[in-house]
Amino acid sequence: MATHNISDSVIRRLPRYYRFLGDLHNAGISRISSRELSERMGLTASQIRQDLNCFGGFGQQGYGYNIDLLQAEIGQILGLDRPQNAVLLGAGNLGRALAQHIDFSRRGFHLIGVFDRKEALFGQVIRGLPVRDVATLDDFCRDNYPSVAIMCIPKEEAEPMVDQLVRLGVTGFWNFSHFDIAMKYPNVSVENVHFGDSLMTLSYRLHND
Amino acid sequence: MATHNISDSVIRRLPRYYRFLGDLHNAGISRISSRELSERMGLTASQIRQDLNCFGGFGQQGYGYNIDLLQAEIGQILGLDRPQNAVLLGAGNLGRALAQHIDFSRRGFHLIGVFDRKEALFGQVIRGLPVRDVATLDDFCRDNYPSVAIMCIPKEEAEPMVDQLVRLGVTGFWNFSHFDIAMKYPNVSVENVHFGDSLMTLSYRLHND
DNA sequence: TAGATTGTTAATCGATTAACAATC
DNA sequence: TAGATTGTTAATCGATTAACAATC
Repeated sequence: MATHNISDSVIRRLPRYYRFLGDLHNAGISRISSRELSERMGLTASQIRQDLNCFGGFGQQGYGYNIDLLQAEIGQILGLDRPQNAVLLGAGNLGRALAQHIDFSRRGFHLIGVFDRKEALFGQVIRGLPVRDVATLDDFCRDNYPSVAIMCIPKEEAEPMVDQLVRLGVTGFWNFSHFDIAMKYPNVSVENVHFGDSLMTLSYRLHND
Repeated sequence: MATHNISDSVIRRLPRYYRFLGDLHNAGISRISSRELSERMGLTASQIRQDLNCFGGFGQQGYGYNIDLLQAEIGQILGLDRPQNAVLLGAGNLGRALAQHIDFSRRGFHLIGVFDRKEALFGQVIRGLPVRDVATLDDFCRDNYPSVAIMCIPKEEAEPMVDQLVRLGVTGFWNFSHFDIAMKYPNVSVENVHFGDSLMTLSYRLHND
């Protein structure tokens, strides 16, 4: 599937295009020009055309873009049509909230297992999945081969856990812990979500904008 | 406080410097060169020196940087020493998890109120704060003038809520909703956290890296 | 002093914007 | 066909990296 080298900036804009196109679809609109889309999204029309043309010519001169077709294309580019199995490590406040709050299937994932090390949580059901003893992770992975792990455990516990998961074939991490996975495993895909960092950048802007 | 125009790329790296310096401090290390820090963080030494020199010369030739002093400087640059009052809108799974999970005081904020519109939640206590009826938001803000709002409510409910908060003097939003605040209010500070977008970029990379 | 490492200027690289010929 | 709008090349802008003189 790998189109040549698409820059991270472009990739990070794709989900936003996908969302806006979904909204336009819901509003009953069927076609749009790069200029109009740019006004709605606060980008330049040029950038939109450049971005899309990294992947192919989805528009038509004199007409613009067909919204449904373009959204479907972007969905495919993002791989939303080929969902990957994911396990959640850590069923604390954050892990539970993510499991309950995120529509994984619409984002290209299938959540198949939830693990924690606290005995008190074992068997508790979250979004239809029982919390399992992390001691049973090996067996579970050998039977179900998840390719992705969602890390909602403290930094100190993360490193051995990541080692184990990589050994078990996990190639992607959605990382909410502060352990720097990408630094240790440059070949796995890592998407970090660091709430603290995000809040601090807001703090900076509040004081300086 | 406003130093000239610092690029967003630089600002987004500051919290990570702050974290790494904290770790080094905890490891009992007291000084570091840009080269060694660059190796630990996976950056170039040049970039680190450029970044820091946006704000001042914190190092010493032939010696490097004093870790504690540098961390304190970055903390001040981020405004962590001048905490802002924040209210949380939406006490669902996500809102509750954030209230319980985030150490606001160490990130430059003070959480002073939690609001929801569901009667069943009123009075429930989260991290020492009672969930309040969103109908009482006006009065609460007039008495406590929060400057920041954390938006954990659905997109459809967000727009009127944001209007109200801006009217009440809120100038910063930590936005977990899909309503595009920055588009409507270009003059407020907005930090978006879009889990869905984040997950989809991970999906892309899993299929293409 | 000699060695190390910064602060800073200059060079490079990449991303965004502008322009326009191709074409629906 | 004429008008609109794309796809794409060229120009600009900004961010990263390299180099080195200043200096601790």
